[in-house]
Amino acid sequence: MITTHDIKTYQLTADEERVTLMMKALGHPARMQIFRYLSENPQCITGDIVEVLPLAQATVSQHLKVLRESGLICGTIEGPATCYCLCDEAVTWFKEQVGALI
Amino acid sequence: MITTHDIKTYQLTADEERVTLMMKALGHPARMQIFRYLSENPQCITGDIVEVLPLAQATVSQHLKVLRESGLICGTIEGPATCYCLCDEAVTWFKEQVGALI
DNA sequence: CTGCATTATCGTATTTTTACGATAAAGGAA
DNA sequence: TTCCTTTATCGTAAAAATACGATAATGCAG
Repeated sequence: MITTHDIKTYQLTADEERVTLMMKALGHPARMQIFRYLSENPQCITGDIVEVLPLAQATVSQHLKVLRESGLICGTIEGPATCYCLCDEAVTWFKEQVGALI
Repeated sequence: MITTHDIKTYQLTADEERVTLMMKALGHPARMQIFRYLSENPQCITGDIVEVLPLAQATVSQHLKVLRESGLICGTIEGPATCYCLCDEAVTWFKEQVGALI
């Protein structure tokens, strides 16, 4: 039943939710570092990132998962290793969305 | 003592750290909603935002603090209330930084 | 002054995130 | 096959974030 007291919640659109998720993914120093490293070293392996961060392998793997789930990066299995790279379309889309904020 | 095994950590610059903090601030649905509300309703009061979100006043106040500390919004005391608005310079700077990613 | 309205902060419970060691899974080399 | 390398996942401990009610603190009206 609809009353005059219904709360007009400021809902986010699906796009805004996706942007929020990407923001959250990049809103952690370690993940921002990974993102930047990938932007400077395309096509690198998990081990490369582990070497460069002061974190355990399991932790880096977890951060990579968050970035993967946000869509900003993607990893393809390359033999026994996993090759990670930025997802260019997603990054471009993200930048467009942020540019359109306001 | 310095050895050849020193870890070359991928440090973030001060700017990148600030961007990361802003990303974190916007990486929560409630805060993204507040941000969007402020972009559509400049110069509004805490109570206005509380009315629009399905959250308690204390919680909204806490989210406003996070946004304030990120620099994206600023609040000025207006009588017994606080008037919030987006910090245009910070938002512009943030968008530039994101646009320059990669 | 007293009361009302507005908002920040405090204290706290719950949930989520973060980080790590240990383990599993999977590919390649010998 | 047996090793070695590489990485994801599991289990878990510690830290941080989230949400709320209760309580200040502040300004204004009467």
